[in-house]
Amino acid sequence: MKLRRGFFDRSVHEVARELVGAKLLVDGVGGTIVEVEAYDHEDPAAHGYRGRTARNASMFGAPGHAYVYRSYGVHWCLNFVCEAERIASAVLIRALEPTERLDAMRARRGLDDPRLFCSGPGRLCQALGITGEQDGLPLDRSPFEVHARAREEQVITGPRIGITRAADRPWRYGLAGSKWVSRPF
DNA sequence: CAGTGGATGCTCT
DNA sequence: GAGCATCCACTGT
Repeated sequence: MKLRRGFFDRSVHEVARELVGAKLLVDGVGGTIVEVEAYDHEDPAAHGYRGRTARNASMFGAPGHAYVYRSYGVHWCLNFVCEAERIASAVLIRALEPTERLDAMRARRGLDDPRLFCSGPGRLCQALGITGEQDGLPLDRSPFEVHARAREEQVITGPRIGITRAADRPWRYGLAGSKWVSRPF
């Protein structure tokens, strides 16, 4: 079942947990979400924590939209905006199990090993063709398609990857036992 | 495997 | 001028 925008009008931590096992497609290319991280509005590690800027503007917009930013000058990272307008919280999509159109991912990634297609936020954006052009777009319309998980999933948690501030908060969520995560939990 | 360092561009101090 | 919500190539076990 396709996720409606109201799905995102809730605590970013609830949404993050329920996104594990959901399916994400961009122009028909994608797979099952196996790893995400939550960033809430009181979180020193969140881009919106110090207020609105040109980069993070879509994080302050309506929930159910994409927030895409450039990381380390080289990669793109995709987030789903949550909670409410002007409350800057978002879920970072960190890894997928590729299921649809692996041929497109292989071509975009320039690699043959499916394990390297979408196991990391920068990798999955490259595999799905996501760039700053998708920043601010609604998640319930083309090119995006997000389907709710088919069942309850066993979700494991751990500290988030690659941050220095608030590094102890266990707001990384993963599908238990999945071999498609960016790193073990 | 684990650890290190470079690429690369934008944001904020 | 520092610091990134990263990835890859390369080194050394």
